[in-house]
Amino acid sequence: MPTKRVPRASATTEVTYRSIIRLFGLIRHIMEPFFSQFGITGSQWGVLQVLLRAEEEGLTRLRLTDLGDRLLVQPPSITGVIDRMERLGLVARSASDTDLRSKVVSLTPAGRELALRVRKGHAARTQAILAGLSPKEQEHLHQLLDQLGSHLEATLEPKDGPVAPRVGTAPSSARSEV
Amino acid sequence: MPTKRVPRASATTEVTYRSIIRLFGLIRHIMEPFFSQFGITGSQWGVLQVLLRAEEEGLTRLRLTDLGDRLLVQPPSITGVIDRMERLGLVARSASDTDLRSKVVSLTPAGRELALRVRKGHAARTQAILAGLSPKEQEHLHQLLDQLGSHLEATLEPKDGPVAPRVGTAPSSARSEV
DNA sequence: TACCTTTAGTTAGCATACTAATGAATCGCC
DNA sequence: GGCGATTCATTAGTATGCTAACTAAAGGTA
Repeated sequence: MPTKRVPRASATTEVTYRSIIRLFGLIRHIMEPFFSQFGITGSQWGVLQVLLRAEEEGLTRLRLTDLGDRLLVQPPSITGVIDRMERLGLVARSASDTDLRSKVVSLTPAGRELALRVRKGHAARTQAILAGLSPKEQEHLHQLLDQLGSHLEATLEPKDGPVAPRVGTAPSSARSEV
Repeated sequence: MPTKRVPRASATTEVTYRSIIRLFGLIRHIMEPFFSQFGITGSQWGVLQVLLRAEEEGLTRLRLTDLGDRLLVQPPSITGVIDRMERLGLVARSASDTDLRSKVVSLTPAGRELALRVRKGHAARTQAILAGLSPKEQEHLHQLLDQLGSHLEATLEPKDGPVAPRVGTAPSSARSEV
């Protein structure tokens, strides 16, 4: 009889999975040295990037929790990163005026200036990284990755009821760093 | 006037790049809990996996440095991971009999047993993760990622001379964990 | 043989990441 | 209005990862 389709584990799946992991490792090895040129780490860039974008949307201050949500990172991690960035003079932590429990973070002038400077070089780096693919291939890759990402988010949050509303501005997305 | 094609930075590149970072974050969020079911971490799985594969190629012991090369991790990191795994009874560290400087690591029976057990569940997990794509799409994704990976490796190691030999068994690849 | 350079592994110190537990403050529902 | 449940941030403790510096052992060459 002809071999059935649907084998025990599809060798393709295994190698595809490994290629994802491998690619990420390579990207990190390229980006970390870039960030250290500016005296920051990938995580700190993540914070700068989120705060800069928030400002451009009219939000000059974000709660620590919101920052964590946007970076897909737990509260204790945010506390530490912000501690160090405050020490570096890149961000300022202040009390919320509506909720005594929470604190808000905002860019200092120095932080904003650095964020803009890093952003420029960052764009050039991502260009260089993706230069291995043609624009058309990049688009196709993006489509496949997004499809996979949506699948995984669905897997991760089979949250409340059959129909999950989910209105927040931050689509639980991205780990902006790197 | 009509907006020019070829904008300053190709929006596609930016979103594609972000989709890579995001996907990796999602995968980590899915895999880490899986490993902790077995009482290990992703890095420890990386070590088990490399040692298991080495055994299957006839190598029952690897030097710490070789382990680091295969995992794309620096020596001090390996020292720490192996310390903890030794304490867990998963691997054994012993002296090399050809070089007094180096030490070799091998799986203990318990480590081998665990590695095999994790490997099974791991395959199932990767299947579930990639189930968001059809086999054909997976293949296409794999092709694109490999192409990008080769591009990055070329970027990272413009090593010696115009023509770099590079014969080693481990193609500088993968960060086997996760 | 003697000395200088390179290699293997470890230690020290820093930056992240996580979970669990704490203390404050706010919400929500009776 | 009030009290239990939830939320926000932090602390404590563990696991990685890295760079820099150090020890010990090999190698290579004068």
